[in-house]
Amino acid sequence: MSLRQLQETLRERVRAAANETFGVTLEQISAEVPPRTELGDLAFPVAFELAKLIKQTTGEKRPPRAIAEQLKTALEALPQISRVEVAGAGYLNIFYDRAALLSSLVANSEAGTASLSAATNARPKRMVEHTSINPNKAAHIGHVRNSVIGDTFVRILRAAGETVEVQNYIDNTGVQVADVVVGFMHIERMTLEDIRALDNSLPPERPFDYYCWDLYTRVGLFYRNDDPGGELDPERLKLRAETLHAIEAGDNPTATLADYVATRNVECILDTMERLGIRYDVLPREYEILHLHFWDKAFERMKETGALHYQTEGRNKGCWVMPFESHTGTDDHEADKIIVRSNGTVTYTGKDIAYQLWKLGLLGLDFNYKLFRTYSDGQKTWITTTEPQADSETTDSRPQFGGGATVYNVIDSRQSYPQDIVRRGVAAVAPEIGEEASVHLAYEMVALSPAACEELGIRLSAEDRARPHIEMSGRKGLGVKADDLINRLEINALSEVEARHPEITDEERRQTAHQIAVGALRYFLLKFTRNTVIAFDFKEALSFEGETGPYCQYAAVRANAIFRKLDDAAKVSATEIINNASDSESAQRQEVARVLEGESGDEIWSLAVLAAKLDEAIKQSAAAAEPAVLAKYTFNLARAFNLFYHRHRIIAEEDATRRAVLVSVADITRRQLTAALSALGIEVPERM
RNA sequence: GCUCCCGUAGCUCAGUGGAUAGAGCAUCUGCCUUCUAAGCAGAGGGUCGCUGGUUCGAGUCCAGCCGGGGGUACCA
Repeated sequence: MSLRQLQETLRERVRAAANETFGVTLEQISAEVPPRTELGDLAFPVAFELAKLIKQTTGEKRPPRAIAEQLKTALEALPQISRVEVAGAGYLNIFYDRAALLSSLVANSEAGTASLSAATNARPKRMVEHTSINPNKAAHIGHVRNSVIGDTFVRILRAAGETVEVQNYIDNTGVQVADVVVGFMHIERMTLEDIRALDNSLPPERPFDYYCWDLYTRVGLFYRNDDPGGELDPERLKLRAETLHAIEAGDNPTATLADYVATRNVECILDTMERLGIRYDVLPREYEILHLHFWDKAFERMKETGALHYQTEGRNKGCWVMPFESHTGTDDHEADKIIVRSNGTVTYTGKDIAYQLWKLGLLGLDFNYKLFRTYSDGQKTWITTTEPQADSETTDSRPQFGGGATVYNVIDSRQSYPQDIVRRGVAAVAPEIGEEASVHLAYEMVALSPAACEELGIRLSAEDRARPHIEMSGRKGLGVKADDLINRLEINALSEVEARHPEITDEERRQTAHQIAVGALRYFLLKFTRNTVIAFDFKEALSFEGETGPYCQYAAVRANAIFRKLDDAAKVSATEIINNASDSESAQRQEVARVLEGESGDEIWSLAVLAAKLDEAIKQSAAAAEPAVLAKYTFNLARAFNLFYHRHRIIAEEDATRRAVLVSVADITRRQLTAALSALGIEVPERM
C-alpha cells in the first residue's frame, strides 16, 4: 500500500466515523502533515469543522478535543496505524506503524518507480506546445524559461501516467522572419547562394542563429535610417511589407530565401534545446496553416456557429469580430477583438484559433508531414509540409499528430488576452468541448537586472537604471543568449570536475560538467513559480551551491556512492531483515521498530516518509501545472538526505538491524531522488 | 478608464484556511584522517504593504486603499 492509498483509507474512515458517531456528512476532509515528526505522520483538523457542523444541525456545543477523542478509536483499528493522539486544540494526529510501512515501502520501491514512468495508453492524449521561438535568431534565456517549463511539465505529466504530444510551433512566415530577410537582401545585398556560403563559413562558436541575432538588431536600425532615436522610414518599412507578402505567398525567390533562413534557425534552436535535453514530436508551421487553408475551414465554422459578427458600421466597419464583454470599450480601446480585417486578411489570433481547433481534432483538416530530424537514439521529430508524403513507409511509421483532449499552450503571460480569445473561439465552435480543453500555461518573463545589463556591457538610460528590471528584446539584441550561458556553466563545472576528479578521462569529465551545467540551468529556471518575474542574475544562475540543481544531483551521487562501496553480503542482509519485518509476528519486526523509535528513529523515519511522497509531489505538480512544486520537493528531499548522510555512517554501522534500516532508507531515497530529478530533466552524474 | 499579476528576513524567493511563517544567498561562529566539505551544524535577522471584514482559526478568503509590473493593435 502506498502512502497515498493509506491516506485515502484514513480519510474514508474519518468520513464514515463522523457519519456514524455524529450523523454529519463531511464533503472535503483536509489532511496535513504535522509540523514536527514527533507529532505524527498525518493530522486531521477535522474536529474543528465537525464542532461547527454539529452546532449548526443540533445547536449543541461540543469542544473539538472531545470530538477528536471519539473519532480516535475508529482510526486506531487499522493495521498500518500504531497509534492516534489528540493534540493541540483538537488535532487528530496519526502515527504510522513504521516497521510495517518501511517494509512495504522497500517492497514497492522498485515497482513504484517503474510505474511512475510507465504511461497508460488508455488515457486521452494531452498536447503541450512550448518553445515556439520566432525562427529568425538565437534563443535567449527568456525563451529557455518557456522551453524548460514546457519540457518539465511534459515529463511531469508522463510521470503521472499521461500520454503527451509535444509541439513546437514555427512562425516561419511572420514579420520577424521577414525582418531578417530584409537584412540579408537589402542591407547585406546577399542572394540565397551568398547566404549558404556565409553559413558554411561561420565558426561553430558563432553559428547562423548568432549571425541572425546581430543582423536582426541592425534591421531595426535600418528602418530608422541608422539613428536609434529616429523616426521609422516609410520607404524602408515598405520593404518589410513587400517581403512579408512574398513570404506568405510562397513559390518565389524571396520565399525560398526566407525558408532557408527560417529552417536554419529552427535547426540551430533545436540544437540549443537538445543540449538541455529538450525535444519535440512535431513542428507545425504557419506556412502550412495558410496554404492548407486551415483558416478558411475555421472561418466557415465560426460563421456557422455565430462566434463571429460582421460589423456593418462604426469603427470596425467591414471587420469580422469576436465580442469580448469582460473588457469595457473606451475611446482608446475597443471591447471586441477583430479576427478578420476590413481588407479581408486574417489576424494572428484567427490563425491561432484554427491551429487550436486542429490540436483538438475539431478542424476536419490535417497537415502533411515529413521527417525533420532523427536523434542519435532514434527518436524522430516531424515537420509539417504542404505536399503529401510520397513514401508510404515513412507515413506508416509516423505517429498520428493532433486530436488531443486537452491543449496546454506554454506562452508568456503577456499573451493572456489573445489566448483568452483563442479559448473562447474554440469553445464557441465546439461547445461540447468548452473552454476547459484549452489551457494557457502562462509564465512571467525573464528580465535583466540593471546590474546584469552592466555586466553585459549594455548602456542604460537613467530612466532604465531606476527600473526594477529591463525586459529582454530580440529586436534590440538585448538578452543573454542560451548557448552563451550554457557554455559558461559548462566551463565553470568543468574546472570544478577537473580539480576533484583527476582520475577520470577527459570525455567523462566533459560529460559530467555538461550534466551539472544542465542541472544548474534547469533548476534555476524551475525554482521560481510561473507567475514570478525572474530578474536574471549571473551570480545566482551560475551558482552550484545552496538551492541549486547541482546540490540535488550531489545528494544523489553521494547516495549512489554508498551502494558502490557497500558489500553484497550487507545488501542481502539488509533486504532480508526489512523483508522479514513485514511479518507482524517476527522478531525482526520488533527490532526494526526499535530502531525507528525515539528521537533518532523520528529523524530516520522522516526521510523515508518524505521520499515516499514523490508520487504526491508529482500529482500535485501536474494538477497545478506548476513544475516549481516538484523542484521544491526535490530540493527538500536532497536536503533531508544530506542531513541523514552526515549523521549516520551507514557502511560502518555495526548493529545489523540498524544498518539494514539505514541502507533501505538510503536506497529508497536515492531511487526517488533520481526519479524526481529525471522528471525535472536533470541527470545524476556518476561522480561529482 | 477597464483588466490581470505582484508586495513575506538586508537581497532573491517558497508558503493546498490550520499548530511556533520557512528556504537559499549575504554576515558571523564551528566542523574535512570519515560512504567525496558542490556538504553539515549553530547565531543574528519578520508590524507577511496599510485598514477593515468573514472564520473556532487569515500570510492565505472578501472589500477598500497605497506602491510596482503587464495587458487592453485592422502587430506578432
